[in-house]
Amino acid sequence: MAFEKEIKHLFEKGHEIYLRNISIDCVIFGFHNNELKVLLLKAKYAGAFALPGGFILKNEHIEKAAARVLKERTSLEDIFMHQFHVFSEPGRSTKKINKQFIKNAGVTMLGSWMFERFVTVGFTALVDFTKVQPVADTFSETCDWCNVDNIPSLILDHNEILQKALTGLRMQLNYHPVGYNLLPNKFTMPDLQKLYETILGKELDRRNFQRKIIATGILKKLDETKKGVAHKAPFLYKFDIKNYEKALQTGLDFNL
Amino acid sequence: MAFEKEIKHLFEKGHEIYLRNISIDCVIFGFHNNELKVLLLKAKYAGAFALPGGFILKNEHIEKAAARVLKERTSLEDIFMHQFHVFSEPGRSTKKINKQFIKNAGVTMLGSWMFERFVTVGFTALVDFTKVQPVADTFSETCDWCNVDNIPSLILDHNEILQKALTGLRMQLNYHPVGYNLLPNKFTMPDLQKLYETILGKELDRRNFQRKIIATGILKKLDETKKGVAHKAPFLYKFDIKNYEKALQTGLDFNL
DNA sequence: TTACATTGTGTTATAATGACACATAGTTAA
DNA sequence: TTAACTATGTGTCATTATAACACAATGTAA
Repeated sequence: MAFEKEIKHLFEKGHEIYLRNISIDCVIFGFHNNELKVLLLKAKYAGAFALPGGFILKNEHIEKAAARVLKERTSLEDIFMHQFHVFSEPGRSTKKINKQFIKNAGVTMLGSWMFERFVTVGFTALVDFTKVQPVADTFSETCDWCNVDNIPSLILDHNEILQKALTGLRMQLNYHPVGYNLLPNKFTMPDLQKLYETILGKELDRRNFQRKIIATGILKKLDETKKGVAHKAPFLYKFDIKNYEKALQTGLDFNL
Repeated sequence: MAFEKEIKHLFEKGHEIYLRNISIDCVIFGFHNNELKVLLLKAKYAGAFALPGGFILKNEHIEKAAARVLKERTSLEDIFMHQFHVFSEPGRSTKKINKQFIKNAGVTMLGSWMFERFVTVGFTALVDFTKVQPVADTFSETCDWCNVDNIPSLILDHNEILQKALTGLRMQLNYHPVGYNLLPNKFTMPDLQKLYETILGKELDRRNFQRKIIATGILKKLDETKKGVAHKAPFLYKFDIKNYEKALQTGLDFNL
């Protein structure tokens, strides 16, 4: 379906299949080159960037809707996702809408459900960067990773949503399987440390970090070192999933 | 307005003033006689208990809606509230509805917005038990405190909501002003310890507890002891609000 | 005035933490 | 080939935090 036709359909018929007044937005985190990244869409015409989002089907669990959005952008399934906040500022979804953008698409129905107020539920997803080929949706030109230290101005209140997701990520570091989801299956101790340093925004002592994280018992050291690296080759590790999940239930007693 | 008339109006005209498909439910915690309690309504006719809840006005912030519900039941304002989870199981709000209950009220409009699916946002409130005189709403016979260890069967998924609020309360103990909101202005060290023991569900060493909480600097010891108690009179304390709020920002480094 | 329960304030052995040193392995440049 | 360089692997030690515990002080009730 062409972009214009699809957006017209959404505005005119969307309320027949989606819940009213509710949307979801996804902050999808990845980690690459020692940098924390999020997936951003570049909206057509509007020219601005946005978080991937969507609506909830009339008979769909909200977590399922979030998983659907994630799958559409990344092709990933069965990924750990977590709702972190509801954003409900009256006017958050109406006051900043680019009317010209809508007009361009040939939407004439100004009484559309899409012009009503939306309360949005923010979700975070933690994904393995190396497994993702971002895919844009019909309404967007591109879908790409963006360094969290270099986020452009986003539509609506998406900057605020992203900010809240980031602080939430830090706070929940000991209660969510952050490392397990953001790193590849096999990784090195420096990789893991860089991830923690990036999320926490501070440097950690290499030796103390190793001692503490080993003590949690969530890692399995492999008889294998990383290949093709400069200098001394670091050992590879895997997560011990059983121990990891058990540890997360009470919280990773892990002060850094 | 009579109960029947009011409920008829809500079913037939509610969608003109409220957002569709969204509601809020409030888990209002209090602490009394060394027991953690929540406010429960007893619904008319239905005979079952329920959490206080409500809908969101078309131009109302969701946090404001929660504050409004809290004020209607407790007359309290400016109370610390916190959204903790969105419950969206399809069918959570429709499958368990007592049709007879609706019929009794004279509602004939079966296409009402009230029969649509609702996604609900759970809020917790922490209030000073001694300052509250619970007030029932038009749809309820009573509104009373109920010990969290003795919760009856609740309507819809309210048992699940309450459970999630409780675990959330435990997890966030070091990040929310739990003590400050649940205790009276002046309190004793044993009072505070009992509160922590109740929420955490385990006993704590009296002397270690005191040492640690004093070390956080969030308390001000008064030159005053509790009157009219058996045995040795314990000192009274107040919270040092400035230090408390500062400490909460980074988390109360307070392992028990 | 004595027994009792509860609070106030220690002490001590053990464990966790932060700061730091040196050996090891692999790359790079002479 | 070898020396310089850089990042990793592992260990030490002084300091601090923690859990477990003892005893004196205070007010009630018999």
